[in-house]
Amino acid sequence: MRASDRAYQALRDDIVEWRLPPGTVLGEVEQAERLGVSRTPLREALGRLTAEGLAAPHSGRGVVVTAISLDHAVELFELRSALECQAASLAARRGKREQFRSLQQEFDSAAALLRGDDPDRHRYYELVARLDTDIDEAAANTYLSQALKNLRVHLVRIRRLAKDNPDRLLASATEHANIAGAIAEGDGQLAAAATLLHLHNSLDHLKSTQQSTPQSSERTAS
Amino acid sequence: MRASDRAYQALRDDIVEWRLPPGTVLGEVEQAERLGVSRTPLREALGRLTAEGLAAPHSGRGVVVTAISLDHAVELFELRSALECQAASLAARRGKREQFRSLQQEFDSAAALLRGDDPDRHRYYELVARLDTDIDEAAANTYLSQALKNLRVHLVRIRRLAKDNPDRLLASATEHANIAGAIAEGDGQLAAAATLLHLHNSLDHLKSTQQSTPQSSERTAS
DNA sequence: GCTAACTCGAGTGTATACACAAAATCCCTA
DNA sequence: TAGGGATTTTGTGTATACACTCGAGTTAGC
Repeated sequence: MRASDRAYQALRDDIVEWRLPPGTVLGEVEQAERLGVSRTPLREALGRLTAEGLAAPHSGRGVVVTAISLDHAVELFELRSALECQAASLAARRGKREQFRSLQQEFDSAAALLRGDDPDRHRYYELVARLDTDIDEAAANTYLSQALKNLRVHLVRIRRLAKDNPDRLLASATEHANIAGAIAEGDGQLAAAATLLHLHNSLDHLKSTQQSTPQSSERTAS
Repeated sequence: MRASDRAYQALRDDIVEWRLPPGTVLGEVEQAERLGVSRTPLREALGRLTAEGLAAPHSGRGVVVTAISLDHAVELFELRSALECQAASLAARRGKREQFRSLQQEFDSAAALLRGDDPDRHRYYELVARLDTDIDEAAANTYLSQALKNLRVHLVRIRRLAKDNPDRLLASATEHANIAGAIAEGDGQLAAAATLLHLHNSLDHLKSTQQSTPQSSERTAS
C-alpha cells in the first residue's frame, strides 16, 4: 500500500475515532514524523481530508480538524435525508424484490438479536451496513453513491455523540424493516417516507441524548 | 496565487470546456510542463480533480479525464433533484420572502430579455446563477451547499451537450419564476415540486437534443 | 511460428532540500 | 513599563533527485 494511503487512513481513523479531536492543528512535519512518512504523501493525505470536510485550512497556516456538534448534525441530517430518501426511492424502482424482502425478514428477527449482548449487537450493525450497501447498489447511481459515501464519513463521527440505548435500537430495527419492506414492494414513495421517518427519529434520539449530556461544547468554539 | 491552485483551475477549465476531452490521459510530467509548474503542485491539482470525479485513476498508471454522456446526465439529475429540492424546501422555510419575491419578478420580466440577442441572454444566465446562490445561502446548510458545489462542476460539463433554444429558455424562465415564487410563499413542498418539475423538463430537453445529434458516443467508450 | 520471459524505458511514488512567508519573541525606544 | 519594530524561528510551497513498478518490445526456446 502507498504511504499516502496509509497516512490518509491513519489520520481519517484518528479523526472519526476522536483521537484527534476537533480543533487539533495538523502540522505537516509533526504528523509526518508521527506516522513515519515523508511530507509529500502526508500533504496528499491532508488534501483528501480537506476535500472531505474532515479538516479545513486554518487561517493560511496548516489545517485543523473541523468541529462537529449537534448543529452540524442537524445540517448533516438534512443532507442525509435528501440523499437517502432518493436512494431508497430509486432502489425501490430498480432493486431485486427478493433481496430486500429477505433483508426485511432479517430486520424483523433482529429484534431477538438485540436482546442479547454485545456480539449480537455487532451483528445488528453489520445488518444495517448491509442494507445501506444494498440500497446503494440497487439505486445504481454513481454520483449518488459517491455523495453518500462522503456523507457517511461524517456520520461515523457523529455517532460518537450518541449513546445507543436498547429501546432506540429496537425501534430502529423496526424502521429499517419498514424501509426494506417498502423497497421490496417496489413502492418508491413509501420507501422515501420510511427512510425520512427513520432519519427523523434517529436525529430526535441524538438530540435527546445530547441535551441530557451536553459535553461537546468544550471544543466547538475553536 | 499558489502554483497548485493555478494548475487546478487550468486543468478544471480545460476539462469542463472540453479542451481536454473524456479519455485524455493526464501525465504528470506532460501536464506539469504544459502548465509551467512542477510535478508536486500538479499532483495536488490532479488529486483534487480525482476527488471531484473529473478525473479517475487509470489502471494504476496516471489519471484520465472521466467520461460524460447522456447516461451520466440521467444519474447526475437524479442526484441533482434530491439536492436542489431539499435546498429549495429549506430556503422556503428560512429565506427572506422579499428577496425571492423580487427574484420571481425578475424572472417574470426575463421573458422580455430572452427575446433579445446574446448580451441579454448572458444577463439571463447571471440571473439563474443568482437564484442558485440565493437558495444556497437561504438553505443555510454547509454540507448541502458543498454537495451542490461539487455537483455543479459536472453540470457545467453537461451543459456543453445541450443546445439552448429560445423556446426552452422561455419555459425555463417561467419555471424559475415558479420556484422563486414558491420560496417567497414559504411553501417548502411547492418549492420542491417546482424544482423537480424544472429539472425534469431540463433533462427532457437535454435528452431530446441529444437523440437528434448523438455525437458524443465517439469518446464515451474509452 | 508462436509463446513466454527478460530487458529496457517511461512514468509514478517518495524523500529531501531550498526558498519564502507568517507569527512569535525579544530588544530598543519613548 | 508599554508599544513597536526587527529578527528569528517555524512551517508551508515548490522543485528536483532517486528508486521502484508496470508495460512494451524483442529475443530465445519450444
